[in-house]
Amino acid sequence: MGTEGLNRLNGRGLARRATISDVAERAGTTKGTVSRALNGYPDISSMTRSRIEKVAAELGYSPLSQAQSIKTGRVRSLGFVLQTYDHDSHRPFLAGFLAGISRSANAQGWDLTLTTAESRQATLEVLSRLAIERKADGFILTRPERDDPRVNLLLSENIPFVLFGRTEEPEGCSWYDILGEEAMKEAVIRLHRLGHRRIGFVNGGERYSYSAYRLRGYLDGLSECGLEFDGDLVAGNAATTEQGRRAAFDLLRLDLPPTAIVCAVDMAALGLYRAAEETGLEIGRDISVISYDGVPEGLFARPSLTTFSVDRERAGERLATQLISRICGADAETQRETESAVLLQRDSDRPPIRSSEELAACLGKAAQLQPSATKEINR
Amino acid sequence: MGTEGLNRLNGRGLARRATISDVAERAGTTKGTVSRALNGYPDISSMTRSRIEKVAAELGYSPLSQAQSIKTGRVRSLGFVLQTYDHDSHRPFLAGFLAGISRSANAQGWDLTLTTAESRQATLEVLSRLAIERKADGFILTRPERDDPRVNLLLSENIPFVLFGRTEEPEGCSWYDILGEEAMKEAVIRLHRLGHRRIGFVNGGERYSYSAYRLRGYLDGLSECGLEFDGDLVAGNAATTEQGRRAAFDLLRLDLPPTAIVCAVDMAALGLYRAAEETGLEIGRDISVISYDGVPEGLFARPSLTTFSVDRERAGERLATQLISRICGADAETQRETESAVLLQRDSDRPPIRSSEELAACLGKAAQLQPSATKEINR
DNA sequence: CGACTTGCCGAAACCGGTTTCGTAGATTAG
DNA sequence: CTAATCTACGAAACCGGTTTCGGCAAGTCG
Repeated sequence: MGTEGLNRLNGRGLARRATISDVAERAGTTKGTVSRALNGYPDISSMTRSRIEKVAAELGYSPLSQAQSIKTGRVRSLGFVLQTYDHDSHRPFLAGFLAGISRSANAQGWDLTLTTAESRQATLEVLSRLAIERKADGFILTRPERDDPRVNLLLSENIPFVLFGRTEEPEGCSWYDILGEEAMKEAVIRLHRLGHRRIGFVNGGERYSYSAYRLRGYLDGLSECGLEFDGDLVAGNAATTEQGRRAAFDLLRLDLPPTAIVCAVDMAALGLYRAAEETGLEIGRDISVISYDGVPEGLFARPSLTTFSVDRERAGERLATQLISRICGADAETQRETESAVLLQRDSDRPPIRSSEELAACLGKAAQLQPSATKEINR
Repeated sequence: MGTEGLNRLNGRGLARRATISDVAERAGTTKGTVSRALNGYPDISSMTRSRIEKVAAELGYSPLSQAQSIKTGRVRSLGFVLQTYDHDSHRPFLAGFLAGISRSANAQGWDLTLTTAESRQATLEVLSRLAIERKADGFILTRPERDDPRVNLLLSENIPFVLFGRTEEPEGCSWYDILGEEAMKEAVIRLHRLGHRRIGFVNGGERYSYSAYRLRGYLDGLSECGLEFDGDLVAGNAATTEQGRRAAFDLLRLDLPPTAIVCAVDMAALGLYRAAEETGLEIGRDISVISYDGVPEGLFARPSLTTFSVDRERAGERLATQLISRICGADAETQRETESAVLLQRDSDRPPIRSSEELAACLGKAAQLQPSATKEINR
């Protein structure tokens, strides 16, 4: 029946899609042939193929991915699970990251499906549910943990995934990552060059694999500068402002406190700002800080936070591209990339005005060096 | 053929889903009957229905939404378009918002599909593309504009949508919104109570409908306090830090500058912090600020920013629920909700230490009251 | 020149659902 | 007790695609 196919209206008022049958009819052939022609099967003559392609273009035909999926099992959709139980430092990083994923996916005709999980266990369930219900063909996982259960699950189920971050056990894993170790090392060198000799380190969440890399970078920096390692100068597991605040107190309480601190995570560095406020120290003068992440909050803190910034949008873009490749059959090993963080030189790192001893004396006079009991951080 | 159906493995290594045929077979009936039973058709005996439900539960059967969609035209998926061309103030608000949408949608068995658009035009194209390709059954739109082209498009195509924000032309529109006007009014009253008599207003993006509401709230606040309206005290169209900074300079340059400013948007308020820094004013002493949004940056600025906070996660949750209702047939008029913002009392609003005249004198001695040429804001 | 490939495509089955249609058997009306 | 009406379900078509299978026509080979 010679209907136009193009822009006809259906009951909903929506322009009707052209279907594969419309194309077949107009091209004077059958659905099967159209499908094979458009999907690059070899047993279609080039003449027929180009005729079908022309008609398809005229009609603005593009296959309905859900119709395809019921036979092929693929939806052309990437999955991302928002882990709402995760600590805050997740948040600022999300918007740009998702934008990057989505943009890159869209450009290749793919989509992004977002879901939430409220607990570690729920994350695993959601991942398999999405895969079984065919809502996503593969997943982007952020911040891998040491021996990450998500990775184990997806590997064992043979579901494609890519990581924002590296793993110790690289078998079957693809990733995009920023070289945090390199940044931490540079931070130490930079502070040393400014004149600091006692440089502390506040590491991020210890369950995450990134913290191993960043610690290693800090150590490398020390040895590069000929500074001796002092375990007292290292605090760990600080991924939130409050944890950073407590870690800072731990370091300031030392007999020989650091005159500069490298932070693995911006939110923790901002906790250090709190601690400084409470003990009367001025960041950038009494104590210097260089951190990592590039969260927007650091831009409005005073003094503004010197930090290594990661371009999350780009990360999202790269990861989406990698994941699509993997879903289409690329080997895990071929999809691995790392890049460097970019230093945002701001105002929290300056030459020391006091030695560690003098700083200790200063702090001695100051109020008690215990963080006030879990203080509500609302200002 | 008496296969278990449950947890069998397919080639991919993935636990095979139970299909409707599995259920039918095990229940000793046909696909059609199972479908009708599970979808609540009236012509199924309660005995048969409960038997089928039991079998379905045993097998963990849930219908494949893409298979359903090819006949029903519905995917059980909500659409959201990330407008990457939008100004910054979009960003901080996104993460929680998406989490809210997604959580609420998931809880009801729906999903969230995310896409990006790089321009106004692209947004419109993406909306119709997603609808035509059946990637989404409806959309959540943020920050409606006066005479919003997205709204016009979706209305004319008869595609369900809900707004985060209200419109002047409510016909066919559903929304969830925070009463910005109420917050602005309260802000004025609060500043008046602190002793301020010249209270300025920096409005947000003028193309957005929210700015009309917020201006109205400011005016209401003035008249409630018996303060006279002075057009000089109102600056507008400031949605970013840089725009806020310029707006602040405009107000500070007045012969009788405000001793307090109400900002419609946090990011603009943070621009005011810049301006204060540049002119040597101290926020919270020389000039007070109350703002609106509750972005995390305000928490780390010094003094911390007093602001009306909107719970974006809740907004997302409500909007998802509303949209699902609309898709399922609810009238637009039945899906409208508004709530109040919550004041975060922090440190940027205090009693004035100087009159407007004294402040002007102060500022006169200060540096030039022109914002330095578009300054790169990186610290 | 007949048998065997090969290239190309139509026909039809299939994927996992929904929906229409028709009818056997039970129920009610006459 | 028969006729008309319901009730509840099976059978089959359908949705928009993909994929298998088989066969026709042209080309190759002995």
